Amino acid sequence: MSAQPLQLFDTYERRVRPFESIQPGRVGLYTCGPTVYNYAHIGNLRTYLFEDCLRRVLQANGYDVQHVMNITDVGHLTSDADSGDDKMELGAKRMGMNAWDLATFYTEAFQKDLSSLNILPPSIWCKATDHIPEQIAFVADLEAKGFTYLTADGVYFDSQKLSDYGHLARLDIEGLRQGARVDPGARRFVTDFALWKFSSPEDQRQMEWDSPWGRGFPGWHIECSAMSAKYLGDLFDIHCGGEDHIPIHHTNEIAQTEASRGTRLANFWLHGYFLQLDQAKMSKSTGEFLRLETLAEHRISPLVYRYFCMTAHYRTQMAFSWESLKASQTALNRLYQAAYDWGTPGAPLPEVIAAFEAQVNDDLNFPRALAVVWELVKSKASDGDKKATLLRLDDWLGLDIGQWAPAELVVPEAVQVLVAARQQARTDRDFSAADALRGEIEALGFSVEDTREGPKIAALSS
RNA sequence: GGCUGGGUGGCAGAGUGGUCAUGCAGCGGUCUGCAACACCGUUUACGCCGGUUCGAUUCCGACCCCAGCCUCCA
Repeated sequence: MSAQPLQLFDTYERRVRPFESIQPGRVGLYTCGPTVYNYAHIGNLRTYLFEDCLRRVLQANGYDVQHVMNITDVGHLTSDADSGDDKMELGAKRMGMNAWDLATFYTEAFQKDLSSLNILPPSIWCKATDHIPEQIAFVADLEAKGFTYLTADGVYFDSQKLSDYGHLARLDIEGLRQGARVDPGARRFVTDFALWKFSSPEDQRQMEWDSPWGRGFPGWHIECSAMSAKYLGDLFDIHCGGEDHIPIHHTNEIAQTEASRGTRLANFWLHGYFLQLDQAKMSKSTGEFLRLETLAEHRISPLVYRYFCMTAHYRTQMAFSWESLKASQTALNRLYQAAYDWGTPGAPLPEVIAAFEAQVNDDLNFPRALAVVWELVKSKASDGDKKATLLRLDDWLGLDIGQWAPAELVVPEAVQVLVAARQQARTDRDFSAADALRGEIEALGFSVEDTREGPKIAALSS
């Protein structure tokens, strides 16, 4: 059925290879979710859009996708040196809320963003704070197997006990040692990391739990290993996240799971690359912090951003500019208008669908797939068949093409009178009067275009 | 500094050892009273220097530049 079998780039092996699920017909997919201490910016959202494209492609290939996304609502420190403040506690102070309410607030904001981008919700949402016992059990297992050591401030993972630690990122351990500029703190080795942190005696935490080692909270990485094992098993099909997770977060998840379960956690590791703003990644601490709401202030809809992201391959860094975003807005509007004008759907064109599918099955080449869409738009096929085909392709694109309609326009009586007067002037071939009337119409905020069906009125933008 | 990845036309962004990406913008044309829309056509490219090759943007090496990670980050 598929034009071309699905193949994906696996960061672990650093190559594109054919995708086969571990169990026939089923795919276990784990995507690293947000730390809910602030809003998501559009750079964050690019990664979730990539994961949604993956999800849709898997489903189109006939897989039943069990999709798990975590919500990190505790334990993510402001420094990976395992020091610094907990982001949640810090965010709570900033907002004047307690940490639990803060988590709920930003979780809901995040889910709203995903929904407005037509990102399919995961089968399972899981919060770190709902899985403390699972995380403690995981750490206890690592301890029993001799992969941990205890310090004054927590339980640490002994990364030197694993011979291939850092393989995912091709880490140069010696180079890291030399380049390390951070205070190693209580860690014995640069690449060791916290599994469980003790609460500081002088600082009362809002989020803390008892454990066999003392009162405290889980390290950041352990939640993903513990929760993915619970919902998807010790080895599942695909694990995704942003490119920044390759060297630390995912490297450490693999280390924990290898030590405890003897697997590499996921069969495929896929990573979304950054959106660049002014030659740097979009950051929460420097530069502009652009949200979907910011785009809305510029009258750019979330689906325009979705289209924009699909014009670049997920595995390349993409430059953001308002100019290129506007280009996507123009293109998408033309696509919507064309599909709308095509009228009633006819029969889908199998060769176009096959050509499209061949592209998306080739490591999610959505830019190339969009080229197929535009070839369809310009093709000689009948309008009805084009429409039916495009609606089918929207299963992958997620652009709500079938639901689009021109904006309902409320035209004031005064404008309608002027338009009618202008039509009369044109009929009388009094063009200077007609142009004057057009000026009056524009002064009231409307444009008028002459078409075969008569004058077409639209609201002037800005 | 180390490691990983990347440098394509005005912008964004695919791809390939020798023929087209695609979108937006620009230009020319058709249409229009004039416009706009739409449609048709179309210009400009592969960081730099060597090497391999009949031929390299595509393969190899050096260099320059950019990004990611080593400090929170999708």
